[in-house]
Amino acid sequence: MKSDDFNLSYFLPYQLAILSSRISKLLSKVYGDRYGLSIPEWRVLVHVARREKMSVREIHKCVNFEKPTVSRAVSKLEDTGLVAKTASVQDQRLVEIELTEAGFDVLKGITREARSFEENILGGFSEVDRHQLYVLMERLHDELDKHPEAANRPPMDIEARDDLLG
Amino acid sequence: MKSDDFNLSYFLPYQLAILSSRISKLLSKVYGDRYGLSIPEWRVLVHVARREKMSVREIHKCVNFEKPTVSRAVSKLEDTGLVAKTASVQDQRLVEIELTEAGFDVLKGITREARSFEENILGGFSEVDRHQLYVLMERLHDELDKHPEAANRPPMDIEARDDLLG
DNA sequence: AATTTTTCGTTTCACAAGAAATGATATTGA
DNA sequence: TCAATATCATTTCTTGTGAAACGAAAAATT
Repeated sequence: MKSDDFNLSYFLPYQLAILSSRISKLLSKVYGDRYGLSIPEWRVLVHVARREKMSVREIHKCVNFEKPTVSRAVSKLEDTGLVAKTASVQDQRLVEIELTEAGFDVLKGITREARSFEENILGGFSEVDRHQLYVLMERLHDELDKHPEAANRPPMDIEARDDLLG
Repeated sequence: MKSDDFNLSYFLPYQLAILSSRISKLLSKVYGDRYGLSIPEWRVLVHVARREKMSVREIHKCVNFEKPTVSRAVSKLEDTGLVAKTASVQDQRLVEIELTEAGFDVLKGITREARSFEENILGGFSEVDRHQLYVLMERLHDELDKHPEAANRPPMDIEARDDLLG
């Protein structure tokens, strides 16, 4: 039995999944092989660096991973000494997570490589191309936002969004 | 400790991962909740439908999942009666997988919904927008192809590729 | 022809991720 | 003020994935 009428090669969700997977796997060689970090750990590390102190919950809302995943990533990062956890004074339930000096150093190296990785991938892309790509992606997010069943989009830094679309 | 110099909101691999994840999750409500299929099962089903008969290996090369995952998906699909497995006569190692009539029916319904899903997401996109999006994604794939460490891109149907870029 | 090597599909194993449950603390409301 | 509810982080528990191992069959080599 054979049906010619549907072709995954044209199907956006599939193409997006393949592309994303290829890029993620390649990138994970940078922070995985070279720094021993998993994807959640890398994302958490970057997000913690954006603020002075963050709770698990705050990170969870940003990195698009479930709370347990974030919790485990933070613990691992604590074990390896890249972040420090301290119970909040005002609210004993909260855990304040912040980058250690070692974490800062690792982050510095890793972001440099991440940047060069991205530059490598986007090598042949002009400024206009890049802008177009991001705008198209933004528009897809906007379409998704209209769907009540769609997962929430992790919040974008305001400066970034203004800069991108302004 | 705080560092402002790296922003995930701008980082292509991250943005791509989020976007892809949001779309995949939403789509999986269609074939998951409504048809009880997992992502690998859905992909296998579509790929099997493209040819008269396929082996696990052929599918594996196309769907961007590991062989065990494909094997399990095929077994599950066989259990639910959507595909039929028969040992090849010429080569006893190979398993020929083909769609059953029931599988064909399910596929028909599911592709209709997939199409409408895609149309929904791409609703506000003109033909030019869509073309641009796909061309940009193709170019990213091309950049990845240059990297020796990058995972192989699953082969695209030739007609599709010609049509897309010609 | 016999043996080694390769290929194919499956199974086993280890691990990571998310759902649900848990324990601890805050907040709300009677 | 005390009970009920909500919130936060963590810990099970279950499931699914991919690496490696496995058995069977074909191909290649001697």
